[in-house]
Amino acid sequence: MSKRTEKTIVDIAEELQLSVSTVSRALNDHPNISARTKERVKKVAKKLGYRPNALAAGLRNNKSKTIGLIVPRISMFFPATISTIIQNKLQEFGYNLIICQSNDSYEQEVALANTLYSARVDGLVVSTTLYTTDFSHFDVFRNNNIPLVFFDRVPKDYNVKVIKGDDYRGGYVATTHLAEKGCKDIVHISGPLTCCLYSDRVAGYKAALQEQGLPFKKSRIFYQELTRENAWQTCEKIFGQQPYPDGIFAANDTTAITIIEYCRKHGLRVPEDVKIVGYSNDPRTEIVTPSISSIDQYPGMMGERVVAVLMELINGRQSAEPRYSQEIIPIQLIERQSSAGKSKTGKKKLTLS
Amino acid sequence: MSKRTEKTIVDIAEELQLSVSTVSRALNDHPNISARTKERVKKVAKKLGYRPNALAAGLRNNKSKTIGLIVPRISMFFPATISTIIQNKLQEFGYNLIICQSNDSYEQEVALANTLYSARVDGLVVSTTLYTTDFSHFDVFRNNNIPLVFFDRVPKDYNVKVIKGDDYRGGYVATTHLAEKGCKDIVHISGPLTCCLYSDRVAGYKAALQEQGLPFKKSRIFYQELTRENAWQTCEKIFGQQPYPDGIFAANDTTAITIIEYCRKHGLRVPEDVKIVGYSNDPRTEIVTPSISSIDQYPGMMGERVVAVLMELINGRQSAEPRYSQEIIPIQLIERQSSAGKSKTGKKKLTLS
DNA sequence: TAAATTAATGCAAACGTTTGCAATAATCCA
DNA sequence: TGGATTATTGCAAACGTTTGCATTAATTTA
Repeated sequence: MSKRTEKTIVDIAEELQLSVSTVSRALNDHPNISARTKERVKKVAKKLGYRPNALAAGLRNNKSKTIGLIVPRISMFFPATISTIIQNKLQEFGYNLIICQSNDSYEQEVALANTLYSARVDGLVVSTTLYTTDFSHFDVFRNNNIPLVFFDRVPKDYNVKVIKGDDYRGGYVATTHLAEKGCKDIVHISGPLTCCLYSDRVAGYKAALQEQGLPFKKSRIFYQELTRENAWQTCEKIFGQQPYPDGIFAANDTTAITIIEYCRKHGLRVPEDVKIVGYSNDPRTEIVTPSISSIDQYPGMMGERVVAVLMELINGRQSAEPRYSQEIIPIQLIERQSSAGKSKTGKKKLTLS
Repeated sequence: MSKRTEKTIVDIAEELQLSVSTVSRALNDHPNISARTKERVKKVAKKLGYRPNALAAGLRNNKSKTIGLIVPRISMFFPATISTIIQNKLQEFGYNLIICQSNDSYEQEVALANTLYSARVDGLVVSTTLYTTDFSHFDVFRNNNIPLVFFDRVPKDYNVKVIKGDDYRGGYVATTHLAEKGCKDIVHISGPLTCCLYSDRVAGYKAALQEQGLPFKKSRIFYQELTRENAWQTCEKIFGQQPYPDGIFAANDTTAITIIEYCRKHGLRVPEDVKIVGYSNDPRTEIVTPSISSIDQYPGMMGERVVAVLMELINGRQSAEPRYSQEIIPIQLIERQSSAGKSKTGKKKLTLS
């Protein structure tokens, strides 16, 4: 029965008594082909329901018109937002995007890098695992001059194009803000230090403390994977013994939200007893009560820069370009109730008009 | 300089003085190849840094080991969760996933279907646009026996594999719940009726009203794209004139959350003055105050069924299988504060242990 | 009108695999 | 020990495109 249903350019060629090369060129609007021929070819192509085979073209051209993306997980606000932007932007350039999630597993990340290479993606965009410290699985891309861009969670000491947030500044601004609101004992809940993101924020936190004349105590930083469960446990640790901190800078919003819930449950008033600042400006920070101050990372800008750099790399003179460069996207503190001064109720920015 | 850096199986063959066929078979663990040869081949492959070219293999085999996914947007909770599950599950089966978002634009959906076909995906999974009523852009897949599975937002009158939530029941359960809690005047904020999802929920809503002996009024249903902005406007309409409803069934959680915000701003007490039920059990419903009752759609189950059906289609005797079948995933009402009875405070389900 | 130029089309190889079939090498059995 | 069986390996075509170069057709020029 239906053995060979797929139409190819040779079917078109036969039908029109043309050579396949002419058909191919006609479909690609090659200047050497007469207008009449192009028209005839396209008409028959439509009639036969011809669909180009991207695999064949990709094999021949050595390019797949496909970009790979590896992120920890697409269900988290920040990577999800960026993925969306990257996807939509790439579409404009005629590129497909293969979105993959490493689930924060190093092994999966390695496996994904390999399959994406095998798929001969024309470029790779990565935000690494929390635990990736060896980046050699990306060597294939570097060595074969396949555009490689890292964002947000970027490598240390690995020469590639990097687009990251200003995490040092983020940590600094958040901490300074808490201090200015009167906090004297500021706890920081950080992610694992293997991830440069967090070490930068910690550095900003320390710098701010010093500048504010507040003592830095090692015991006032907690390092953990920033999940809901861990946040809750850490709260139990923090509020398990006196003295309680009067400010908490959480390195992500899930943690900040969980702190709010913990405080509510245990009768701690936010911001009166303890002030809180989160990170990423996840929309959830706005709907929780009290709403949470957070550091906005301009995901839109970051996503657009990622695509821009990638396209430059793909189209540009790749040998000329420096293989390494670092671009820093600014951050901005969004003040909400959770860190409002004791006197005022704090201004609530409503996104609705 | 670095002209031809990519190693192929012919490089391996040359190095070992073997034929390419032997090398190919060795790499694929073909039984006819001696253990010794396999070992030698694999060793040299590793040494040379050989990476299989999936494009070439795909072209030859007429299969790409890649699945396409089209969803409205991956930044929404429900599609995001399902995408994650599908991705991770497919990975186990050795399939790649190309995630694409239509941004709820029919034109984009059509374009995506075409490119994914060109990419020769081995299967396509779709949750359609709100406005897709013509499904002919998927004909190529049907006609060429490429597994095609729809979920959540599924077509009407288009013979394919369908996995959907029990939206009729969802509408019914939500409405009945509100009625049982004492609501006499229940407004329903629905999505556009072009999407079967919403028409089913509306049907459930009507059925419940009737069963509860409550009158159905056309003016008590609002049809709109379920965005934050629209929700706010609709609130202004609803509470712009008396009588106020005492219950609102919102067809998604973004809407439900916005209603809460509106009520808070305007001094309406939830659940005392008006009770609210949302849809999808978005995690945000849990962190907002008051927390929002919602209909859980078991995204995990749905995602797993999607992949299961897809794999059956890919591996199974596809001619035997009926091309059409519909599977319905159950729903469950999660009761929270927003619909608690006047006397009780309502039980709050905390996910934390 | 013939030679020269330009426009349009065709030939055939190449991209890197896989696989049916043929061929060879190794092993077995009587 | 020789024929038969089995275990390995190789040949060559095929998958559907694209493209450099050669060829033919159409047009221009002298």
